[in-house]
Amino acid sequence: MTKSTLDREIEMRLYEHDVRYTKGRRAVVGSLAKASGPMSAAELSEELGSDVPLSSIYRTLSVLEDSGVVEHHLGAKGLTRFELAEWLTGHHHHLVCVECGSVEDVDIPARQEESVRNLISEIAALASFHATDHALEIEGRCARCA
Amino acid sequence: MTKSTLDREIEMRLYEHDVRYTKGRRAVVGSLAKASGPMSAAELSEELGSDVPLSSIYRTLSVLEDSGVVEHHLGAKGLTRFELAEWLTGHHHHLVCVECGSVEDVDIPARQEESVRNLISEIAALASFHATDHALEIEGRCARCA
DNA sequence: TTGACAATGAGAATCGTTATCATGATACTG
DNA sequence: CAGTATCATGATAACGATTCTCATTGTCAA
Repeated sequence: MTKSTLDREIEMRLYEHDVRYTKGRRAVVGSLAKASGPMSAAELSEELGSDVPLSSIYRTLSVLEDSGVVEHHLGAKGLTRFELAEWLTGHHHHLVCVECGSVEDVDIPARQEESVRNLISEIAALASFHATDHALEIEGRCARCA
Repeated sequence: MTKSTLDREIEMRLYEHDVRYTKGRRAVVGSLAKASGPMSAAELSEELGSDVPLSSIYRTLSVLEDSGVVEHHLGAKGLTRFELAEWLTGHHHHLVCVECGSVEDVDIPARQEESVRNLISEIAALASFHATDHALEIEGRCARCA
């Protein structure tokens, strides 16, 4: 099985940060790459089974985040959900289901993203706030729970 | 000291929900009303001191939320932050400081809010998602931490 | 191989939050 | 206005997600 570009980019990034790309870390990255939205540590643990103990999952996620490979978001019920960083997957937003708590990535058209960006710089300027990023969470019911 | 409109609206709402508007609950509402952004239970506890024990703060917040008087958001470090519901304070968004973790409310011009709303209904339609609400969090550095 | 150091796994510790339960306050009822 | 049902409180225990600790294992470089 030939290594994906994604994998090679991550290898590179970790190498720069003097961090090894071990089996456990690859497993976690693999699960995150397959997912269609951010995953909690518990979800990762369920998927990885006994291959990677929970404590290692947490440590791995923290290491990967320090190296900029993953990012985290805070979801319902105090759960932290992780996903590959945007420089790997592209900028996107989230559809958060208030019913089942699932979170799905959603891309938004460049034109619209542009207008959000403009909006934000206007607001930030008004509040003398130095904006570096933004997150648009759309809450509602997903197709399943509709 | 004459009762504010806000207080009277809350009284009303709690009455409808068969919930008493006790001293402790008034204290919590008072702190939230003064704040310029959502507060965590710990922050409330610090402000209220020994007047309202932490466990009561949590219970109060939960009761107030059930009655629709407060809403909560999830912030950095797994902290839940509470603020008065939007029907009391108006719709607004948040400026989240990645440095100090503070969160400030920010209003956005009606025209812009309109465009965000439009954007969201477009996206939601595409994903067969039934959107009911949205949250735009602007991350960056606040004036203090700039 | 050996030494140095990164990474791991298992469990204990921590921290925010929630539940429990005995006690105190409030509001109906007669 | 005494009795009683119910709600609210405060102290503390319990809980669950996350982080820390530390002894052990794996990896790389000389």
